[in-house]
Amino acid sequence: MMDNSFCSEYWPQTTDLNQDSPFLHPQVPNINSFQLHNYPESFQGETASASRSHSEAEKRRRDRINAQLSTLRKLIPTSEKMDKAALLGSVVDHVKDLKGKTTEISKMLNTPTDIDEVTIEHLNEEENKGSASESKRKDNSVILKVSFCCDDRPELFSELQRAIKSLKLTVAEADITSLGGRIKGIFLLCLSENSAKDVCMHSLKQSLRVVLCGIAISPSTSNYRIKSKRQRFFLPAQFS
Amino acid sequence: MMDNSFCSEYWPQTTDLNQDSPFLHPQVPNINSFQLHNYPESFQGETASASRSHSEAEKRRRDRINAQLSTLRKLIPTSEKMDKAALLGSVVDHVKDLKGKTTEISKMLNTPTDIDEVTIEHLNEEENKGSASESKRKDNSVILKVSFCCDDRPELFSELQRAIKSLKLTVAEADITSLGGRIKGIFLLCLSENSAKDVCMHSLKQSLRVVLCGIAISPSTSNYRIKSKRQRFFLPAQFS
DNA sequence: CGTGACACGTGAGAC
DNA sequence: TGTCTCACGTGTCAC
Repeated sequence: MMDNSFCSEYWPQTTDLNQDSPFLHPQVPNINSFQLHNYPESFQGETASASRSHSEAEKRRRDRINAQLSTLRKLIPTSEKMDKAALLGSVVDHVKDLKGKTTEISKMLNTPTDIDEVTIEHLNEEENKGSASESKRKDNSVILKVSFCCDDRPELFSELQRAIKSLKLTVAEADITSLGGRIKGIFLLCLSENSAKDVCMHSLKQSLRVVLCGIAISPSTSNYRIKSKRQRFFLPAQFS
Repeated sequence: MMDNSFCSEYWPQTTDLNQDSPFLHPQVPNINSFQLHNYPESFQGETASASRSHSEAEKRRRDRINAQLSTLRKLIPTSEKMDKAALLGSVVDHVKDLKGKTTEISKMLNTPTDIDEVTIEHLNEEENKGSASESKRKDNSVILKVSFCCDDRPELFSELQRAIKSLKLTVAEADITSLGGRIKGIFLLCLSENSAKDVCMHSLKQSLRVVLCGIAISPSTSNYRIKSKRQRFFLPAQFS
């Protein structure tokens, strides 16, 4: 019997090792080499024990690598009976393939990226040119185009709604796409004419940015992203 | 100097080996071990040469694997300074991640799959129920919903157009999505009332199926798919 | 016979 | 110090 119980003893194991039949691959000896290897009885000093622990550690290392290779082999179709190098070759192909597909899709769709961001744009700003004071506008209609990208989470929508409401803005249009635990949204926000009269445009945008960044930008982004590698996927929400 | 000139001598190399600095990884010895290893002059028989060629072959094998690992390392962000096992772990994560994203997208979009297929559906068929003979219809309007999925290629559209025209059908609506060298199309095809009078519905569908399968279903699918792994990506066409 | 693929134990360098 | 990783050469099985 193959003894690989020490395989995942301390290592940050990202993949599930199935305990039964760890490597479904040709030429895997089904004997424990440590029992097979006869160390001479006359040479049982600390050198021998060091050598033994060394070879055991090395076996653990090999097992870790091979375990990943075997999970990789399960992910790649028709990779059974493949060479190690050939397997890795098809993995390279698949990664490139999938990367190409996802970036291609990202171009045609409003797809979330890996970078948190919040942008705010004043759509009808050109009507204010020539006006010295920003708070005195010729036109009362205010439309803000807001786009954000961040990790998805259940409370996100209610937080956004509360934030938008608190600034007396209303959602004219929204396009939200969620993908792989990330979410990207583009909102068209309107300020009612009544409210628009009393508001300084600059501070409104500032406030909106602050509150949106508080919602969207994850604290210590890099750490969070590393921890939340494995996330669920779900279908995109689309509402108006 | 590292001598790995024999690295890609015959092997089906799917990834580009950059000749300079083949492995940007710690602990790569920069000496040629075959020159270092001194075989005893008194023992230059065929056993020695066999052993030598064996170890050289083994080195070639290791180099192939390591070359793939290094290309893999380039594909995975922040995988520099990673363990071999850790690198493979991230590769597993990335593959799962990308797979999840693409299947998720496939669900929300009319995205091509890896399986060639042609389906033909008679949209207003229910109006013919109760009619004994299929060639005598109460209604002259004929709408066929056709969907196909196959490898993309430049001549595909002209071939489709010619096929559709030859059956006196016209395109009422078309939704075509191309992704990763594969293409999926959904057509609504109309038969003009004049022509509809003279045509047997059954044989029309049969003919359409035959001609579409001739266009869409690749000959010896599996071989073709394996050969055309690396394909270009381009944005989807959408016309009506 | 050789050739290829794999697991193994070992020496060496890094921390 | 020990512990981890890597490249290496070897034994071995399969074709």
